[in-house]
Amino acid sequence: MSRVIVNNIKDFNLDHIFDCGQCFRWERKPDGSYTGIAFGKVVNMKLIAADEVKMEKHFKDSISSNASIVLNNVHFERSGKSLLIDNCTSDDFEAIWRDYLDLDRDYAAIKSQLSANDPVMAEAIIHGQGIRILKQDLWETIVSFIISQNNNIPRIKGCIENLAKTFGQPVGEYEGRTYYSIPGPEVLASLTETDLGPVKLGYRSKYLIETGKTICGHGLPEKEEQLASLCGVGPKVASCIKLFGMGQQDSFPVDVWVRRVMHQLYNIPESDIKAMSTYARKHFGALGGFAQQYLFYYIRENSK
DNA sequence: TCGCAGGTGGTCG
DNA sequence: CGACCACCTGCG
Repeated sequence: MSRVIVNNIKDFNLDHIFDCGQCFRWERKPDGSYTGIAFGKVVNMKLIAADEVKMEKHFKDSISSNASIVLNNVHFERSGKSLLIDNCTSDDFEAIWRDYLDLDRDYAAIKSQLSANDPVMAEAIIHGQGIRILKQDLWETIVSFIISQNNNIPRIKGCIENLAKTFGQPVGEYEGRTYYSIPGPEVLASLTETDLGPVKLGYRSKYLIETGKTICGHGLPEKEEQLASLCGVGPKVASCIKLFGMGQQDSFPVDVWVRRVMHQLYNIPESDIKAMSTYARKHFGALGGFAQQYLFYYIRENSK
């Protein structure tokens, strides 16, 4: 089983990344690592201090063997950490995970820009300093966020796993568990609401079937209008799809949590979604999506 | 029992 | 247009 070690990792925290509401298929392990699936690959990720890599003998051994690869062979820095990706080849890392984890983006610069002249945002950023916006598969993002509407996170996760297990394909195993892909649009288009009953999507079943059919006919959405025309995709879900699945990092999804936090921190009336979008466009601009994630994580953290 | 959870589509005025 | 309101499901 191969493994990749990526050195000099900064502005990166697995809890922040996987618990800021952008993805639903990663599970936290007791050791603080996360196992999950994306783009048809199952991996486990663990972040460790750089000097731990040096000190742990078995890592030394595995690094010197062919089973493991050290990338970005930068000198170990005290400031940076190392990311261990287990069940991953160097080819997979370059083809999938580097981009997925947004590793080539300078988050320090984003944070300092957002913090300037905004002490409230600076405070929020301290709490979610290791957030990264994952670049997820578009189709999966569409399915996930249609399911997410008027729903809670544990149940969203359950629905997605049910859907994958019932109608997806087995794509890999890790520690004895089989992982399944999200069924494609052609699969959903072929199903009836009765077929989807066991998945427990409720009234969202119809949305997924309709969206599957639309995408089979017109292909994946490339523009705002195509996205908005999908069944079950309103303004909020569309913003999430743009941000997490289409690389539009200026997108600023306003959900109940963002409404709460924008009211608390910027004193905007809690019902005025339009005012919040306008505020975000004006003050966060191209960094709207990052700002949204820091605010979201902050308010969620505060209300626990 | 009932409200709520990362909203949306449909139906009014 | 903008303001309601029903809606699957599971949990406290």
